[in-house]
Amino acid sequence: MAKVTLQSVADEVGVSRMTVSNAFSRPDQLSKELRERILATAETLGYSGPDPAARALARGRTGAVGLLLNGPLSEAFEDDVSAEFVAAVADELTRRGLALTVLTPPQGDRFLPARDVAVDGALVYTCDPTSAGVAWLSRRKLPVVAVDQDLGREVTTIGVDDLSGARAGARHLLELGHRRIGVLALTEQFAHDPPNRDRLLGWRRALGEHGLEPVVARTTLLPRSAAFAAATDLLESSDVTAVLCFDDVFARAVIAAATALGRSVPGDLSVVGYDDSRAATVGVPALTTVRQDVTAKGHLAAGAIADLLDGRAARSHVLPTELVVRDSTGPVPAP
Amino acid sequence: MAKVTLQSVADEVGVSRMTVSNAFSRPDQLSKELRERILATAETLGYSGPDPAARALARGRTGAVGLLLNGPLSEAFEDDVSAEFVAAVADELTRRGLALTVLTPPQGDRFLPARDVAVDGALVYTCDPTSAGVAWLSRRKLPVVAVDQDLGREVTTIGVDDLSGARAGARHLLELGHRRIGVLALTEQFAHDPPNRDRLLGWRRALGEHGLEPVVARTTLLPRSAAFAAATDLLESSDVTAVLCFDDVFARAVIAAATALGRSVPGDLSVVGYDDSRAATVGVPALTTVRQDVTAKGHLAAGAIADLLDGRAARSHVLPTELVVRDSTGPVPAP
DNA sequence: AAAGGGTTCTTGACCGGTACAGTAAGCAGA
DNA sequence: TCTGCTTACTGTACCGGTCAAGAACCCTTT
Repeated sequence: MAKVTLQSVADEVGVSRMTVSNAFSRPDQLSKELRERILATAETLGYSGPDPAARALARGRTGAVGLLLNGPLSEAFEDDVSAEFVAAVADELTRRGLALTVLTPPQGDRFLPARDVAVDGALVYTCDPTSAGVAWLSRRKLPVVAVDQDLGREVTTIGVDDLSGARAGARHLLELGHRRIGVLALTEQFAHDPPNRDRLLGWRRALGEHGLEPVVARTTLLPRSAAFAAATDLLESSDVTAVLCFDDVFARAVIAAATALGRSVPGDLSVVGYDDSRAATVGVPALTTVRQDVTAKGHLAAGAIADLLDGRAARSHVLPTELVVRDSTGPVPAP
Repeated sequence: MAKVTLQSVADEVGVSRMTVSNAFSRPDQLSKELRERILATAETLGYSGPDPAARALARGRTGAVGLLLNGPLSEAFEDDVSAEFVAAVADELTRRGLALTVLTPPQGDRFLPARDVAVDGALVYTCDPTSAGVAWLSRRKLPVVAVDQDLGREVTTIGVDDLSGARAGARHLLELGHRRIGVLALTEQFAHDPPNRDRLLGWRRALGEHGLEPVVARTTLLPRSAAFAAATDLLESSDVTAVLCFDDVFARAVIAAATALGRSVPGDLSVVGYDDSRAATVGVPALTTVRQDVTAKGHLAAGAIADLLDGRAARSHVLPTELVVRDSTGPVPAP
């Protein structure tokens, strides 16, 4: 059984190959009846439409956008915030006629996704800007949109105003009277990761305005137990009355650690999360946190790359944040 | 600036195009020195390796595997279990030199991912077997692996022994003396979804062996508040002493509902989850649940589709489950 | 009646590679 | 010296489409 191609359908109907192509891809280029006839013959022949690979080569567009991730995948997918982002991206891309291909960190050196996978452009998400993946994308001269990343001034970037967000969180604590404040951030490895860097900076600046310095603890996203350990350590080795956290999951870890040490939240300790993710509202107490609209971020990123692919200019965006006060923060405890 | 192709590199070095191709794709076909020379020239010319789209057409392999999802993406990505599955799949695929492309439910009818995206095969995951997506894949005659799905006897299937798992959960409750048992399952819409169907069946059978029938409540994954409402309703309208849940998230909802009604878990009510996902261990009390190895499922699924693409036969698998007893179940309360 | 303008379909080139069957040269063995 | 086997490279034919320009036809318009 020979493969069914455009040509075979054309032969069967008795028209040129191009006409069949048009029947599928540009319906306005041929008469209604002929098109119906072609589609019908295609159906009976078992032709399922133009081969995507061939079409990609001919058109110079594959119709797929890559999502470059550098950290371990588990980090990207098992984190609520990232997952929501990915869902939003895939959603908006589909709406624009594009598919999402995951460009994973390579497992060997024979196959490098960022180099070997057919995509028209890419979103650079959880990456070290100096990573090989980013380098390959730029060598391929693919349009790129950076998300929560610094890839240079010329690269369209979708980011969040973490500086202000963090500052708002810190000010909230200051207004409640807290003066000995701890922060739980990511390890030095992420020193240049914009979210981590900016949140830390925002906290520092807000506290600095009052002549204060935070007690800084650092930990990693995985394993999840690491945050609990770091939080316990922070609470035992210092006398902070409040902790600002890199994200809501860390905030939960701090609360768990405090509880384990017999301290109540917000009675003895105030905790501020970040993101306003699921973790912020499912547990008790509900978290005071800094909200960012991750879905909007995903939509914007997908829209930006789609625009670039269509030859339109794509603007960078800095999304706003908003302090959400709930039950994990309260006035500084009496001495 | 003309595009840099294999040919331009070939011209520059003074060899045939084929030789350059071999330098990149089949290093054993040419001498070490010539290869080095070609690679060096390619480097200076800014050639980043064979164009993936062209290669895909010529080879007849795109190097991408589709993941067909039918429900809204948010369901797929914001659920811990699915996210873990996707991560495992992407991971194993990369290891085998394949990329993962998300085949989202279509947003219009001009662009249907299952029909128009270049992939070599697909994993069918959270789908209605009668969906258009599945139909397109089979029309394209693409190799397919079903995960937690029934796509017919000829389709390689990776599944979980939910029948036994559910039964184990139910027996556990029976052994604790419970006789009035409720279950919280997915809505009728998922009547034929294997996990939902088999878990329900497993529970029914185990209870049936004791001449009992469960009180069945049904709800949806999203919005998350739905489960809480359904659980509240179940607890208020019946006098069950234990509830078997479709997953751990539902179990948490049941616990939350019970707590809101002034009933303690496991003192007044026993709750059994399913999956042993993050939700099982992060909250209080830790859940008694039925563990399944989602990562293994992902690895197996990816391995199976990779095998099919390489022309090897791929075996179906039914993964085992294991009852994990923690703190959400206890003896039936005294009347 | 010639010019202009739509449709509708066809022609030929091209997208950027890979497969496979050569060919030429070098060297071993008989 | 001839055969036969490697190794190293080349030539040609695809892979299955799309693009851009052109041809044939019919209908207006002037």
